[in-house]
Amino acid sequence: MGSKDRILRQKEETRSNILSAACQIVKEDGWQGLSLRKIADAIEYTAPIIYEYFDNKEAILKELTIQGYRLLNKELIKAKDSSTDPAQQLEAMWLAYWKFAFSNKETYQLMFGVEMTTCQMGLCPEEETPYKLFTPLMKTLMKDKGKDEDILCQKYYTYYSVVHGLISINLVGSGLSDEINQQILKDAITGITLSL
Amino acid sequence: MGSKDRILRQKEETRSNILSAACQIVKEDGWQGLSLRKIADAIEYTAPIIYEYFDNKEAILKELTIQGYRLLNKELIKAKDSSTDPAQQLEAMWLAYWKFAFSNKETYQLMFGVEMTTCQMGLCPEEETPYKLFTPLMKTLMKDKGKDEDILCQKYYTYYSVVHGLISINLVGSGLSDEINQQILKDAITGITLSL
DNA sequence: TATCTTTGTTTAACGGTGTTAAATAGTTTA
DNA sequence: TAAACTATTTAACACCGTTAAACAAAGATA
Repeated sequence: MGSKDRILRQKEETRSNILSAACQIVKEDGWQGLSLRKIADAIEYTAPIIYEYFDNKEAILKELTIQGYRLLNKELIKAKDSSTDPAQQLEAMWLAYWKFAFSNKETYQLMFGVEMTTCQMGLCPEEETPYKLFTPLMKTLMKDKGKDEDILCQKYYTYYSVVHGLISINLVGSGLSDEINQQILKDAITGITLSL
Repeated sequence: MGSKDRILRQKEETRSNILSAACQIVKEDGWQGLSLRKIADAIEYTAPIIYEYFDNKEAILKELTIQGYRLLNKELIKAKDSSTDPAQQLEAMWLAYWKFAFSNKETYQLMFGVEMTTCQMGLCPEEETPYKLFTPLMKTLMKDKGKDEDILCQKYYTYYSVVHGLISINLVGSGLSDEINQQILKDAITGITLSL
């Protein structure tokens, strides 16, 4: 019964077609512009068929969010591997984070709720949160204070706040100049790193 | 012809009724839950009447945003007047900013695009931007470097990034503990202030 | 092979949205 | 009193997410 296989592959394919169609539409018209009927149009079906593959519209966004986290993670790891010095690794990773946000604006908005409703930090796969990628490096830099989980958390969120805040400002408003962004970013990162 | 006056006053009142009804609904059901028909219901009219007072739904949100900026400004000035020492003033103002965000979550979301679409930084009345409130103080603290407008701008956005970023994280996710928030906030603010 | 069952897909509909045009009621002016 | 104007509503349009019923195609069963 190889036909069963083929049919399963086809189903898997339309499912992924729905996702990439959604992704495409969002890139063109923004999250506000996404509708089930548009997706259906793109994949050359009618709207209700989508419910064979997803519970509802939100489930589609959820899936895209998860894909986003996966990609972000890959980029962060790649950045980490670009050096062996913890301070340099941290900087490279935050810069990669920055780059990810602007290479995938819409996805980032979905993931972190800038201009969007769905935002689901909780969707990040448990075992590979950015937090778990960053903190070990920070720990090695902190040495003495490294034992205190509270301070670690606090410092992580200080990094996170400034980077995410700067991203939000750029994503939502008219944006600052590239030089100033870069200046603030590196300045803040090294500042926090030194304060560890 | 006092009736003309009365009628004008009435129109002004329904206009403001629309705004406060919108505000109320938003506080109860979030921005997603706001609809013209709900507003109309609240003010005991039918939906199309709203178009006599506002161009469209977006115009209502715009107005609320502007009101938000006005209130924020008042709070910032009040905070500034609580001290004469620039460093203390800066801290008090950023803390006031923080407090404003959480006392007016929905409005803040509208103003700065956390979880919302309308966000319009450009709506801040030109002559009373937070920027113009913060930078003079920073200038006095910077003394020598104070002349360089670029560095001033950069430092302002460093403040802004970390505060807004931290707010976003709290507004959008499940939120950190109050102590950690307070710790990060004050830590970051004094850190940046010292770096001036 | 003929019937039954299952699966994939579409059509039609519901209640909701923002928005517009036409109809109506109420008030002011000539 | 008649005409003009203004306030307000009714009805409609095109869209939205979602659901239930109808239908077509395929597979399994007898």
